[in-house]
Amino acid sequence: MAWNFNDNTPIYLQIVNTLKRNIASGAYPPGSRLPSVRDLALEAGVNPNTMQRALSELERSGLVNSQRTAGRFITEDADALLDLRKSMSEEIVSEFIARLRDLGMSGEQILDTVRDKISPNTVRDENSNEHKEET
Amino acid sequence: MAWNFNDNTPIYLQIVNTLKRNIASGAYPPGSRLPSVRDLALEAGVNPNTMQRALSELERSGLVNSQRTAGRFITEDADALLDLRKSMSEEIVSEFIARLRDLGMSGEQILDTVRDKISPNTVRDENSNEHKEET
DNA sequence: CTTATTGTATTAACCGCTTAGTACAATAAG
DNA sequence: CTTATTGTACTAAGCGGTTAATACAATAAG
Repeated sequence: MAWNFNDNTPIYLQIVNTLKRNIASGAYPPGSRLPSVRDLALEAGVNPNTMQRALSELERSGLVNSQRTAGRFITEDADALLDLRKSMSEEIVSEFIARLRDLGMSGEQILDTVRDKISPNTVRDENSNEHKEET
Repeated sequence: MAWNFNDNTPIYLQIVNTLKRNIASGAYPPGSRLPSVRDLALEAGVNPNTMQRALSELERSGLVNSQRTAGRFITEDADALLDLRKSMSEEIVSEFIARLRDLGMSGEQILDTVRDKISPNTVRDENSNEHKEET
């Protein structure tokens, strides 16, 4: 598990996003049990209260449900999971394009940049890029 | 000007990013004068101290320089501006791809999603997507 | 010279996030 | 039944971001 907290946003929100990501990607399968609040807090290196707060948020959105003393479980609602996955990627892509547009890039330029980052070997017919670099 | 502070990150950092974006895109041309700290604060709806803090950050990175009582000016260093533009788009694209990869998407899927968002009219040969939707 | 504008510094107060410590109710496990 | 585990709640303290109010030095403008 990553548990990176480089950002300047509140940790409990970063945790919420990390958990959502793991649920959306299937790293936490539907119906599976989450580690206990205390274990998760230990694993993430935060106070149990902070983890509890993040989990409460997830509870509100219906992605997990707690069973008193048995633990917390990922929802088995397939629709909810699909919606989650869809809305997350939607938001990511929209924000991405808006950010590059703000920098003055055209749609083509944006596409080219993504292509470059994904398959650096494919040389497009733009200039004469006969060289590829490894950083 | 936008001055959106939806985010949960510190306002002064959001201001730094907004200003950087405006400098990188040329909305604030090289050598041009910025509004005064007080005016900018008024425009952004924040306390002058908050704006001052953001501007100090920009100062540290050399993108603007203040002249005692004349005001603050965008740097005319063309190289620095190019570097800024390059590093910003680099970071945006890297973060974007990493985020979608975390969701389990392949390079092709990522490219398709971007294509869809940029030119929704172009129908790719994937299934039989004869319809296009407007939300 | 006088004045207004600009960048800058300082202090105090408020608020939300985080940590720390503790406690309780419910129940699965023994 | 007894015990350990789990979710949950609560209080207190510390810290950083934000606002507020004020003040000062330098200089362009009059």
